[in-house]
Amino acid sequence: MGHMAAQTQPKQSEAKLLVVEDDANILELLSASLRFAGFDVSTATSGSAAVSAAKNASPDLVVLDVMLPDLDGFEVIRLMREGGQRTPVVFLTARDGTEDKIRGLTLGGDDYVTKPFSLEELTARIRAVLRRTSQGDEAPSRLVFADLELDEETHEVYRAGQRVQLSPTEFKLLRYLMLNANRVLSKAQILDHVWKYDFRGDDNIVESYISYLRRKVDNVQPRLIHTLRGVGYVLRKPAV
Amino acid sequence: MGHMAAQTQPKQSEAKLLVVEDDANILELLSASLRFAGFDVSTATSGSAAVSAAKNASPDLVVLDVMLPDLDGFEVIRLMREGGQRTPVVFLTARDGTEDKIRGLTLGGDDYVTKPFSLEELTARIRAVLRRTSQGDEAPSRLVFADLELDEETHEVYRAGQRVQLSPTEFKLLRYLMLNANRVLSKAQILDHVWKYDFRGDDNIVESYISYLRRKVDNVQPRLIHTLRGVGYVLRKPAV
DNA sequence: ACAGCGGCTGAAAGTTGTCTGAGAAAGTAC
DNA sequence: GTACTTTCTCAGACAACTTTCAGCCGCTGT
Repeated sequence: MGHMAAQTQPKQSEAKLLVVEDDANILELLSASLRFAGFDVSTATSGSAAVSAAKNASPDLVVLDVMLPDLDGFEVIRLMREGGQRTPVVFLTARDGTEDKIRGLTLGGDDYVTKPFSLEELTARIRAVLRRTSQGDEAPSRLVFADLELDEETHEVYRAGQRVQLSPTEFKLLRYLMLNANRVLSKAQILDHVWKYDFRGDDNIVESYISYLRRKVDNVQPRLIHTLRGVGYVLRKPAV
Repeated sequence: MGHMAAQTQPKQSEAKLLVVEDDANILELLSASLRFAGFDVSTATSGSAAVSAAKNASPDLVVLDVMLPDLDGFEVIRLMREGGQRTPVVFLTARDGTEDKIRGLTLGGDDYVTKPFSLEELTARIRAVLRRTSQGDEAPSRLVFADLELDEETHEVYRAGQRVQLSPTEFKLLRYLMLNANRVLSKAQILDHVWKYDFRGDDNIVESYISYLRRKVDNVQPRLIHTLRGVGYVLRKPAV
């Protein structure tokens, strides 16, 4: 069957996101990468702008920094929902003292991630919330590639039917590889997506984790994780 | 092997609720989480609005704050019942003198919770009242998972046939775990649902109570309460 | 063939998350 | 009031996980 290499973009779901964040750097990071991930992204940099943007664009989900210059995140949500909108939310919160005092973020099917976060973490949450709230139909929480299975909800991983235990970073890396199966990923790219955006270490950590993953989930034939020397890594079935 | 993961939402009963509460934050808290719990929720923020909303929407149950800007809860109920409606009520009340006045009113199958309450507490009451009043097609008051049994009415808990004594919080936590069996619950999520909404402490209390529960109900094989490091807890049968 | 680069991996150090015992604080019963 | 239960906090121990480092191996190009 040689090659087919459906060179598709990750193509989430074409879901419409509204990203609300006052820090220009983070906003840029988010909107660029969420767009690349296949979302239809609009943005706002203040609470009041967010409320009206939500009215006009009626997004499927809002990514919302809780700390905003004018209104805080809770007010924004309250105003949005007073207008009859039932949009689910993924909150962004800082890990400072205020973090403990923030409660009620997981209600109504919403979720939150603390800064600094990794892009994989955020997109995983977004997808999970969309999955939960897009009522009724599909629930594809299980990624499958060859005889590798990864359940995003229960965090279970199987290789050739065998249950495998992964650490959090191993899990995130494997999910990233599976979401991008058949696509070559450079170490820099992996670092940017799987590690938190403030990580200042060396590429070598990716090599280390690839090594851990190989030992745990790629210790049987056929090998699925391949190194392209000087280029990166790719998850694919060996050529026949 | 692999999967079973009954991917159901908590899906209460599609019952129609009318929530009456003047505090915008609490109203948002209630409507978001009750909706997500599967109820069909409408809201009102004053006594007079409540009376007409009850006429129009004819809900199966009313969640009613006793302290309202115009009419108080008692008046609301009186007017509703003058109109011939015999809708059951769960009152929300502050822990003050009115608590006693409520007691007299709850003889007729109604119930009340005192502020601040936990969402588990409230939904448990709602479900209990609905169970009692929708006679005929009885809803089961007994939760069962593996050899764990929990009776919501008598508050009895059995593990492997053995009776186990739990404190109120232990009971609520276990019920929450059982209602969400096979679903991974973060500590934040547990805190948001099982603890009162004004709790300002830290996550560690969840760890403590998980520890208590394990000692009391998970001290035999197979272990059912599992830790997912960095993610949360899950009630499930061990991997096959 | 050899030098040099890139990648692999074992080991060790550093960090973080979870569990649990002890006890203070708050609540309840008698 | 006292005795008892329950809730909540704290800190130490421990285990799991992350990150770094250094040496080795093998590929690649000349």
